[in-house]
Amino acid sequence: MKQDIFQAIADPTRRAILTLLAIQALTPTIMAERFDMSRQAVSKHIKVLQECELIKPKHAGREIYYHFNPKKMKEFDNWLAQFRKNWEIQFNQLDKVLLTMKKSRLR
Amino acid sequence: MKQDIFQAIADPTRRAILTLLAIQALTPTIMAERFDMSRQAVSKHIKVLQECELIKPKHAGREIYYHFNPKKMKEFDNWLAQFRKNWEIQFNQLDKVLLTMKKSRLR
DNA sequence: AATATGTGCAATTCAAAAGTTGCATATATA
DNA sequence: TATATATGCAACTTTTGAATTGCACATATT
Repeated sequence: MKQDIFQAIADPTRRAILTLLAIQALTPTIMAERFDMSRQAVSKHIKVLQECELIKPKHAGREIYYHFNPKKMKEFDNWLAQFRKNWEIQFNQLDKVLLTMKKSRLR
Repeated sequence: MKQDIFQAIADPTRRAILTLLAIQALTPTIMAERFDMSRQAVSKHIKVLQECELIKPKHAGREIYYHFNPKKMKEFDNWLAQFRKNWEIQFNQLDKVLLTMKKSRLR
């Protein structure tokens, strides 16, 4: 069962993990300590994140450092693009309003 | 129970609804026809989307047209910003590679 | 070689969310 | 006024996901 990036991000703990890993790669045990959470619980979240390739493992002896994968997160950005025009229209209309206000001040 | 925007977007049906509504406002009944899904199921998705303010209702007689709310979707874009530097770093490195290739062509 | 540490996997329990059915309410239309 | 249409709400069932517990395996350390 291949995981979905949208569902992976839906969980607050997984979002926190991503935020951490975007700064530096960490092992499951260290993550568990940071979140005051059982290692196994974290491990399951890691599995979900790894299945949709938002993070990647890098073995170092008996430890496994998980790295954030920006490439995959960019897919999200691409999905969001379809809505970007919607809020840009809104802001353009705001620009018009501001412009009108400015003109009336100058008058 | 206030709904979370991340969880709202996790469901594929709700994402499809958002895509539709970003183009034009629709009533629940019309949406249900489009998705070949029970009206009540769609209605529940609408409730979730409305609770986190991703869509807004506009009454017209006995019908209710739901509109997409770009302002709320932009919150997503803001969250994504923390990761943007990660993939930009990656692309900058790509730029370096391209620049090196270009130079070697010129040589 | 014996023990400790880091990790993943499987089974189970518990909670939340998706979907269905039935009903209530409001607004049209005949 | 009687009927049809559009919608929301509540109860219930089924599915899905989060967390815990116990175990197995690999790599260190003594």
